[in-house]
Amino acid sequence: MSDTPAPSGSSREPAAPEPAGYQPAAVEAAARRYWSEIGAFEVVEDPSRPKFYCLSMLPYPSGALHMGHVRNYTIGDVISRYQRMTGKNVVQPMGWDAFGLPAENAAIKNKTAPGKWTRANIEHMRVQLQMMGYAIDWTRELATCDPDYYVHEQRVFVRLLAKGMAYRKSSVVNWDPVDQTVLANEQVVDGRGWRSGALVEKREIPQWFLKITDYAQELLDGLDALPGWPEPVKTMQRNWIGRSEGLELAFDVEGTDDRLSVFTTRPDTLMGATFLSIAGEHPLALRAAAADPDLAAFLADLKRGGVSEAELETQVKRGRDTGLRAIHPITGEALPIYVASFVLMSYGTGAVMAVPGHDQRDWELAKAKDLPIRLVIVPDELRHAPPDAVEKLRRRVTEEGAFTERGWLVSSGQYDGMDFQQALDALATRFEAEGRGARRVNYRLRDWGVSRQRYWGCPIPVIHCAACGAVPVPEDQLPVVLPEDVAFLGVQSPIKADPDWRRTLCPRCGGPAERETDTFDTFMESSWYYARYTSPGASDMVDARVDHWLPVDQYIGGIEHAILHLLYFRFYHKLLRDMGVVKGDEPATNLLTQGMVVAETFYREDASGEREWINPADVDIERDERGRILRASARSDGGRVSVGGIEKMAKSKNNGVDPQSMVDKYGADTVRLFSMFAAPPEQSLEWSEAGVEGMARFLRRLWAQVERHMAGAAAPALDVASLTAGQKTLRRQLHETIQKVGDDYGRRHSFNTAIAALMELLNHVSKSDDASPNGRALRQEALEAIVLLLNPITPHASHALRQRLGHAETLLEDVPFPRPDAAALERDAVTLAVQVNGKLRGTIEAAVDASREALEAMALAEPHVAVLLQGKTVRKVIVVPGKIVNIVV
RNA sequence: GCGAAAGUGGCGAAAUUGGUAGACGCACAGGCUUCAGGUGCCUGCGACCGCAAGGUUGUGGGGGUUCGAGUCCCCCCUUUCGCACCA
Repeated sequence: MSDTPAPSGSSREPAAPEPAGYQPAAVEAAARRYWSEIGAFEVVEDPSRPKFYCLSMLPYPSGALHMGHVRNYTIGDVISRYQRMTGKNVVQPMGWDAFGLPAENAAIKNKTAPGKWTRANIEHMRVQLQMMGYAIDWTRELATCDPDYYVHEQRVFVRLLAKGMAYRKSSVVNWDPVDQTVLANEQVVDGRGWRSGALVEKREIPQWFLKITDYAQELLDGLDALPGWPEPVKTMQRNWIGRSEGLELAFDVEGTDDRLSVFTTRPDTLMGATFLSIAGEHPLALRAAAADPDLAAFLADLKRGGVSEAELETQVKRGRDTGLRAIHPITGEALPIYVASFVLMSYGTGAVMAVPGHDQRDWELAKAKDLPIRLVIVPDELRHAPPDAVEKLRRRVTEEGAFTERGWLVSSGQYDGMDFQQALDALATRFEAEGRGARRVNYRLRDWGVSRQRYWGCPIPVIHCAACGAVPVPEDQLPVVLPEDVAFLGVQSPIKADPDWRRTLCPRCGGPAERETDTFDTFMESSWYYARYTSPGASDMVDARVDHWLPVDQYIGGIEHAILHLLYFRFYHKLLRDMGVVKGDEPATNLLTQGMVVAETFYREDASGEREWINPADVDIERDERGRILRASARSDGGRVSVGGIEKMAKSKNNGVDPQSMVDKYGADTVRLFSMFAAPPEQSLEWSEAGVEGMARFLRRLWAQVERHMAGAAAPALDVASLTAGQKTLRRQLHETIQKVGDDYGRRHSFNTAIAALMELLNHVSKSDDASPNGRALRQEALEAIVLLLNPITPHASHALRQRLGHAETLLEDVPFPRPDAAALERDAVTLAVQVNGKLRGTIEAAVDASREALEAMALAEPHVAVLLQGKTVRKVIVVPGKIVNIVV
């Protein structure tokens, strides 16, 4: 700073430096300073008020806030501030989902330790969240990479081990033979390791699992008790859990004492079974392969190939006869047992009865292997049809493909003529009596594999001892702390490379032992953070405060978490409930899934056809008089660019817009306002800087209205009794808006229409130029209401404008949300539409209490209507009071 | 293939219970203010016909229910998302 005095007589010294209009930077800094000084959003339990727990999914600290975060946390903030204005004790916490692979990638690239990188990102992103003005209780902040946090996760895990809810088994992973490491699915590109380029192999290694399948039925049933969750999310979870009912049935294997169990959802097709298919990993297949080198080669071949679903999809159905024969439990026929590529060991029993006539996969294998195809089910219309009609279907089933619908049994001996249910009941009863089978429910949901062969995660608290096996780390020795001061030499996990960290003593026998070097799936940390937020500083996972705050009243996050996170979140809550940690069956009563943030893409192609993507911020667009795009050009050199279509904001298309730059340019309130206005929360939101400017314009106009109003004579108290008709109308519009905005915030979560209603109201207010005492009083009432109604969305501007309207500085969240005045909502006249034969022909003004007869007479007398009715006979008149009169001629 | 959601002006969208389609905003056009404008204000803006008044038509396509359909029912098309050999 310089000591030099300012030159005298400088024009930089205006007499009264009244700031010109709306200055978002200053307004926002002042509001945030005030909130921070009074600790506005720090909350404690308060039994005298209803609580409201508003939770947004915690961010991964990737480095900088992106528009998806802004949208998510603005929705949460709007709901939080609105609920607090209605008198609730609102908690809105925030934390960091801090473990994960990107930190390892960054560590390799930048040669920094993942912990250091992550913590630096958190510092930066916290400042950015604060810049957005979110009403967060920062005293509850947590980072999942802190030992203070994950110690509780380790403690829960060893208790789950003791309860048998966690167990270890071998499971297939992607193995990179060059980097000597396990790869996540997304690190496998076209069957090759993303860094090494080596062909990825399937490899079985022992891993830890949580028994989520024990809760499959409860997780399914619980969805019905969640009316506040979006239907699409519940449908996806139902499909994921994938409950199916059927019959488990054992076939005798010829010449042995073995039995081969299959699961089927179509026991009605049993008489059409012509062979059996088993998975390549099935014990029977392995045993048969021991004596059959060709079969062994086939099994080895099946094992090869990617784990990815996309690869499985395109695979042809392959099979190979094991030489074994199974005895059909009803006909006694000997059926060949095949190993089939499409049978999954992990579902059902790993074996199926093959009914080529009524299952497309079985049909394809039967065709390839020339196995018999039998028709045993016919549709309704063929139930009593003559034989030649059935013959047609039989030919179709033989030549073209399976008939997979349910129907009526034929060629099934004593079961002929039964429908699906009758056949199921008859067969189930029979096989239950014979001890050969039983009704069975299967789920496609698998147990949750929680092991990751990565460094940057929560260490799995287990010690491997040559004598005692896998031994849980005793609770008093927790946490097992992940060393953070590590160097990343290659891809391999530093704790796997470090013999000193691994080396320890067995807690059971005291002998030399090694620590587990796998870490938990990061979904583990995000499955219980909502509970920890309620009890900051608790020495256990939670304390008594948890019962005050749970369940979460409103959860907000991306639809991409519809299945995995939200299912684990519900599962973990049930685990914690059964351990006595939390109460209630579900963690969150209401869920809002917000849509993506998308933007236009622009590109240029070079000679080789390579696309250079240009950020929308660097493109100028010319339009014709209809508003259609004529040409787009790069601002840097004026060169023409192509429009590439609207895509999710992403680095690869260079169409991301940095929230920081938008806040710097327009202020946080404008950015918040645009992200709430441009689309309903569940839909995708198209970023448009022109749209952002429109929002800035609205805030400037509101500011200008308040300034103009306050520059005039002081507003007296409103004298309701002496309002003119025009004033009554404006006041009614005001109170209708109050009613609508409250409903839009609280019930509908329809923030875009709330803003539209406020804009409309401001348009009405600015058009009225009423300087009478009641006119000024009404404008004061309206402007005060607009400022409060807008507060959840634009809290900084509202904070400043409230003071400009003559109030002392205060926390607006503690000012009650405006309520509509019932008297102001009353109308004495309404406009009704008049239709002739359903077509709008005119409108009439009528008293609210006008009789049907009076309305009918007025409608018939309406000039346009009267002209149209000349020479016609009125057949019927429908009168809907307050809405419409329809004249039928 | 299976499941779900959606399709409305040049664009983002609104229409909450079957009752005046297109609120609100963007873009565009015309005008005013300004030394100037990436400012502010006013006006217009679904399409077609018309100077206008007004008329006709219009919510992906086809059918239906109804006095009345963007909304309900049936068939079809398109898009997005999720799952994808689950017996």
